[in-house]
Amino acid sequence: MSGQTRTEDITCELRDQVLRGQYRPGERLPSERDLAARFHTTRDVARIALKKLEQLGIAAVEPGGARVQPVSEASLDVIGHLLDLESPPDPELVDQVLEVVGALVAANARMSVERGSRDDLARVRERIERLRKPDLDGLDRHHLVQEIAHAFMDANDNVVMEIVRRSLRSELFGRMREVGVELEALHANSGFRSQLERSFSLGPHVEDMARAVEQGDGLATYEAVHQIWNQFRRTVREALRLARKTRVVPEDAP
Amino acid sequence: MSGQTRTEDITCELRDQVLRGQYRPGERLPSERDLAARFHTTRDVARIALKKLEQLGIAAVEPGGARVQPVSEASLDVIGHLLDLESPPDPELVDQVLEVVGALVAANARMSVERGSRDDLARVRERIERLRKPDLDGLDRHHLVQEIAHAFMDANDNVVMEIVRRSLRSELFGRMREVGVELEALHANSGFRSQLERSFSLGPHVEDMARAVEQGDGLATYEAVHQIWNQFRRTVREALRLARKTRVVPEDAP
DNA sequence: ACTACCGGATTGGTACGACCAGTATCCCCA
DNA sequence: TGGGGATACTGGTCGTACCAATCCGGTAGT
Repeated sequence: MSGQTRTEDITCELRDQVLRGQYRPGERLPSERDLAARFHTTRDVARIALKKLEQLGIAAVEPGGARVQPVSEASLDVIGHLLDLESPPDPELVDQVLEVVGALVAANARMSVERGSRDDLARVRERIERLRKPDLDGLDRHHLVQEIAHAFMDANDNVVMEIVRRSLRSELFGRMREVGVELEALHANSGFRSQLERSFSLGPHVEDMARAVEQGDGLATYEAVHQIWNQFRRTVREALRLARKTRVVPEDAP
Repeated sequence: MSGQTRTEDITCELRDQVLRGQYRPGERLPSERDLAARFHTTRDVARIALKKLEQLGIAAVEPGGARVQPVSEASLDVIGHLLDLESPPDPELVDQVLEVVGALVAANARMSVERGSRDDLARVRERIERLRKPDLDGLDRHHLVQEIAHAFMDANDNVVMEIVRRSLRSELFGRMREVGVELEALHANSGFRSQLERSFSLGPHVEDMARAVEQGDGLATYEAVHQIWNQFRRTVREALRLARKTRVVPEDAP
């Protein structure tokens, strides 16, 4: 089978069906007995699977039947699975994730500058220095921006921030790396690289950020990070759109 | 029993035990058979309960035994339960939640001003006007600040933002309302009100925010919201600390 | 024709018992 | 003392059965 256990098989199948919108909110999911029969297994397995959907916040299971819930009720964990539904992932969804992450990164950047330890700031500075070098192409800058974001967020020991970040990062940035690979493969034999480089020019923002960090100016740091991250977002969005267009060949709904 | 189902009983008990730190990360949880025996039920029930802990990210269950995971691996949903462990909730944890929410609110405020619709901005303006009135006490201001935060975030249709916000709000702001009630009850017969009012003076930031919104200045709006929210955070933190100190008497399970 | 009610079919929650494939553990042997 | 194997234990799955709550369709009353 696909997963490790039968439970995971049913869970994945049902989850993806729901996330693909094959069930309307409020619509009833198959009963435990139905699922057990359909997957040639027992109620226990189907039961656990439904419970998992319930925990993901995409189904409400109660006597009388399990019903799918609107996406707004979902748990943060579904984002990763939503991203996994398509490859490359949905540019709009990635953009939304990046908007949230950007807000957190910018806030953490400000906090680091205003109240961070010397060690953390030193690490940030080191990466900023690398980003200032002129002989970087678009992909290098992308990776460095992500590294700086990590450094900023590492400087904060906010448990909640940690959890939100991990929930989004583990899923998104994992896939971003894939996307990066895809993009590299793409631009290897096309005019893509030049486009990426052209669009991802950070302009004066890197210098602004370096200066702001040195001066301990929280607001200016925020603004520089905000601008850089927005540029990053725009580039990623455009790259994903382009990748999707280029990829007219593959299937869409397996 | 406490919950609706036997499963919930075991889940809650185990979850709280883990969240209270009664198990070290990596330590083994009781086996399904043990739990079944201890709670006078069957393996099925204990099994579902352990599965739930696994989905919450606080336990890893695999052949050989279920083991508790470090808090950093937990799902965002545990935050609510962490807040529920104590009443009033842990000031430090609330502060961390507010830091995250503040980052999102500030980002949404900027986005609303720069790219929001007229309707959304009108709603924000209306609330800002109310906040500008001089005859407000500390609690009124608290509520208005939260309303403005909501209005800003409503102006954004970012699904991810929505989910993060709901995950944190549903748990925290629900409890914040309780806390608000507690605080009201507290300051009713003590010198607390005056303290709250004194500490939660927004100073010129409200005027700054009003002006920035009118002028469509995203950065200035961000800064004003940032300052207001930080003041809000500080006040809540101090209030919770005070409430905790004051509350040496009462019971814990109403 | 419409509404209100009622009963059977269905659903999830729980119970008991059993087997398998891995893991942990410890004891024995080299 | 160190390595290796026997054994108890754990979770994953299977099967069957009963209960209470819910759903749904038909019926009786208006």
